[in-house]
Amino acid sequence: MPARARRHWLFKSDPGSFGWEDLLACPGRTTFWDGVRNYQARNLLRDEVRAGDGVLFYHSSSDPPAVVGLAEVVGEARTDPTQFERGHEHEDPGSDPAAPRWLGVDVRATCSLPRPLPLAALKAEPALSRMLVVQRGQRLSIQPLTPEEWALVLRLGGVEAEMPSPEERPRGRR
DNA sequence: GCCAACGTTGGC
DNA sequence: GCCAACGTTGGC
Repeated sequence: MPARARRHWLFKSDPGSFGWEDLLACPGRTTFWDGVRNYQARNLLRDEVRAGDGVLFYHSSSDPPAVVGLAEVVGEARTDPTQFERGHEHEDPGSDPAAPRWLGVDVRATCSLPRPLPLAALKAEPALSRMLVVQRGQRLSIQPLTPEEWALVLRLGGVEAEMPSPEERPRGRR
């Protein structure tokens, strides 16, 4: 079976609820990406997003909105338990535990962008004009990217290699 | 199945 | 704070 090509995504997050710094502070710089409550995004998690895929971490509703970091998908999508938590803001009483409606996935921070890329900078690049995030009214929280878009965003963001910078590297190795 | 009303997202 | 765009709901 041929290996599946690595794919690339943009994940939106409102830093008022969970931002890049929060991800860096998580154990293993990894968190379960929950709260997706949109069928199109859910279908991407279920059908397209795979372990090892690249993720642009995007701050929405911030000033300015911007791509601020890189992450990678860890493991496969799995049931989002918050849909069944009584009183949770993401509870979905209509979801059947025998056939859960909503999924989440683990993501691990890879590196901060040396130059965070504001939305305006993305819009200024003709080669990025097809990215969903620059489209007016686009609300999808998990968006596919082409390999070319991924590479260009990394170049514009000053990423030379997808590695944690020395000050971000986890301790306790070597 | 249509579509108006509504709630939410998210840039500005 | 405003409001355009969008997705969902629910009456019919």
